[in-house]
Amino acid sequence: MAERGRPRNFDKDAALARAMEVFWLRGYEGASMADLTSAMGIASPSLYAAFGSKEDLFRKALDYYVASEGGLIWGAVAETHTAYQAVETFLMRTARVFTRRSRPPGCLVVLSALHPNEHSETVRRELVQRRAQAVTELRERLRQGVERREISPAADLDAIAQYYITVQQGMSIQARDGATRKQLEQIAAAALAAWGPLTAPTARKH
Amino acid sequence: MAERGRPRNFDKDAALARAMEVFWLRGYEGASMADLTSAMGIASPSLYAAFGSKEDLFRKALDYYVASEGGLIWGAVAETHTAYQAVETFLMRTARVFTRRSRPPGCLVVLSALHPNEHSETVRRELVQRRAQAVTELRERLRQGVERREISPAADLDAIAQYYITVQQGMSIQARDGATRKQLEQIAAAALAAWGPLTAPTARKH
DNA sequence: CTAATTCTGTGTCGATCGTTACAGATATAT
DNA sequence: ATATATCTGTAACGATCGACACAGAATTAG
Repeated sequence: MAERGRPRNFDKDAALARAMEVFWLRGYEGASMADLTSAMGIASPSLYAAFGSKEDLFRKALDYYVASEGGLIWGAVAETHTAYQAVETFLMRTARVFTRRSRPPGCLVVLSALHPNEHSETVRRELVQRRAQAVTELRERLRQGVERREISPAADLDAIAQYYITVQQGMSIQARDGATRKQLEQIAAAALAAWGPLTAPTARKH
Repeated sequence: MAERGRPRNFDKDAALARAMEVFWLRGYEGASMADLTSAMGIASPSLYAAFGSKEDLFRKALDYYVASEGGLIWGAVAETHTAYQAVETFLMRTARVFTRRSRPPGCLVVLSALHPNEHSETVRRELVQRRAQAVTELRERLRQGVERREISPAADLDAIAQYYITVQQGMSIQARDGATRKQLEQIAAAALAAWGPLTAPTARKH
């Protein structure tokens, strides 16, 4: 049973996916309505009728991104059997996902709105929260590693989780600067070299 | 002997320092001429007469930033005696410089223009080059460490340098998200935990 | 003094920003 | 068929963008 009135002339999900790519490439402020409507193949009144406003559209594109692109990383992390494999998978998947051809390099959540601005402050705060949530999720995964005796109970899980998230955020910028997949994998491998010292019973100093 | 014509009514260097802070906080695109003239205490024709254009002003602010703020980090790095101390100083100074009160958090070079854009493409490319140069400088410092037998000749200096620069870039985002100095220091310490495995004669796997 | 030069402040340029008024088109409900 | 509802495209809104024309003010050169 269809809705009343003239039916929509475009695929809403497909248009949202296009919008996500524009925000991903250009950032929240950098993506103009002209960019968005052009990529989505619709006129601005259709966009406003379907998605509300630019900010509402970004929020929906963000959810779409977290579900699809984020799932490529965190879905694989969820299938690992040890805490080390979880972090290794997290970083190595990141290296792959950040360097796919015909996708913007780096992460939408990290890059979209880094500067405080009157017009994007609520969006920026949402992204800050999303980034903080990534630390929380990774720390929870590490906590399971402590339970399973893979990580020393003396390890500072907050610091370890924040460290690996920081590396991933740096990888977003490296990807934006044109780093190859191999280079990102080398960065990931270097970051993983800290795992032993960070999780061993007695933290060794240099 | 003074110049001909009406003398300038403001301190050019002080105005440049103000402009630098605005670009630092808001980014290149995010800093409007109204923001800049307001912070610099001058009208836009004075700005154009003294600095050329917004892009020229940014370029001068960038040089100013690299010399002053960048010097706080690299100056201290230059005074270290071992490669490890150099990297340690690099990251620990970063933690301090990125979290000073009444200064924008994070790094201007990293954050100012991450998204490709018609109006900021040349600026963006300049920043990409500056970031690449940081890798080169750090790698050169590591090369000295190899000469002095502090680092194994088998170590991958490109990967190590790019890794530590990546960590610093991630710290820019963490700082923007409100990370404390202590948190950044913990991230730096975690990154330094990889030093042993990365530079030892036989790279150990987990 | 006059002429030449350079800076300052007001005001405004065309372009673009996000957003929406409006009329016509296309569907369902009765 | 008529009424109602929703979407589409054109066209335009006020606000802001970076940049500058212009006239007056302030200095030096001769």
